[in-house]
Amino acid sequence: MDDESCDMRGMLGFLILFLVSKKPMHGKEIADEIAKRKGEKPSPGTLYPAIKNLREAGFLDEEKEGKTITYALTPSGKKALTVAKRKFCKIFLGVFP
Amino acid sequence: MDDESCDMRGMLGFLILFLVSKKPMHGKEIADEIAKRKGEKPSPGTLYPAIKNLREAGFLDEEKEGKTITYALTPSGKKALTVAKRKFCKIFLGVFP
DNA sequence: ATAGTTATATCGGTCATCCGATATATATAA
DNA sequence: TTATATATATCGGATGACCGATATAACTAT
Repeated sequence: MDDESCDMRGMLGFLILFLVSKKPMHGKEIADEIAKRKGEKPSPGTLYPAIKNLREAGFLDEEKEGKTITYALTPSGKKALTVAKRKFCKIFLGVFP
Repeated sequence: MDDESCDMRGMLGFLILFLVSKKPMHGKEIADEIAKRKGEKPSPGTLYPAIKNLREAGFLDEEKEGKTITYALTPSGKKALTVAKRKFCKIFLGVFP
C-alpha cells in the first residue's frame, strides 16, 4: 500500500480496500468474498490484523452494530485505493486477457 | 505460486514468470521491465533469489552466453503460469477497468 | 596487463503475510 | 441461567519479499 520500493507485500490490504470500495462490509463478509475469489478463506489471524492496519492507516471507518463491525472507505482510503489501483494495473498490464 | 492457502506472497515470482512467458529474458532485462512497470528497480538481492526459486521449482530454463543467462519457461513453467494466471484473474476480477 | 563495467549471485537483517490456536464479547437457544 | 454460535481480535511461529552490501565471473576498455 506504500508508494516507493519494489514491494508486493500489500496485496491482501489492497484486495480488502478494493472489496470494501464496492460495498461496505463487515469482517465475515470480506472473508467470504475472498474465499469465493481465492477458493480458500483467510484465517482470522490473517484477516483481522490486515483490517487493523488499514484502519490505523486511516483508510477504513468502522461502524459497530452489536457484534458486527461494518467497514467503509474513508476519503483518504478512497484516494489510496485509486493510487494503488493505477499502480496495480500498470504492473500487471497484459496479465488480464 | 502455490495452490492452497490464502497466500499472496508469491507475486514477484508470478510477475517474473509472466514477463519471461512473453519473451525469454536475462536477469537485467527482467529487472528493467519490472522497473518500467513498478517505477522502481528490484535490488539484485530481491530479484535473483526469486529467479533461483523458479529455476529450482523447474519453471525456468537457463541458457548461458558469456556472462548473461537467458531464462525461458519450461513446459512445467508454462503450465504453472496458466494456472496462476487463471487464479490471479479470478481474485482480482473487477480491479482492471 | 590493469582497471572498470556489467550480469549474476549470496548474505544478514527487517518487516509483512500467513496460519492455527486461543481469547473476548455479543447474540441466540435451551 | 447456561450453553452455543458468531464476529472480532491477539499470539506464536514460519516463510516470503525486500534492501544494501558484498562477491564472483566475464566482458571492455585503456
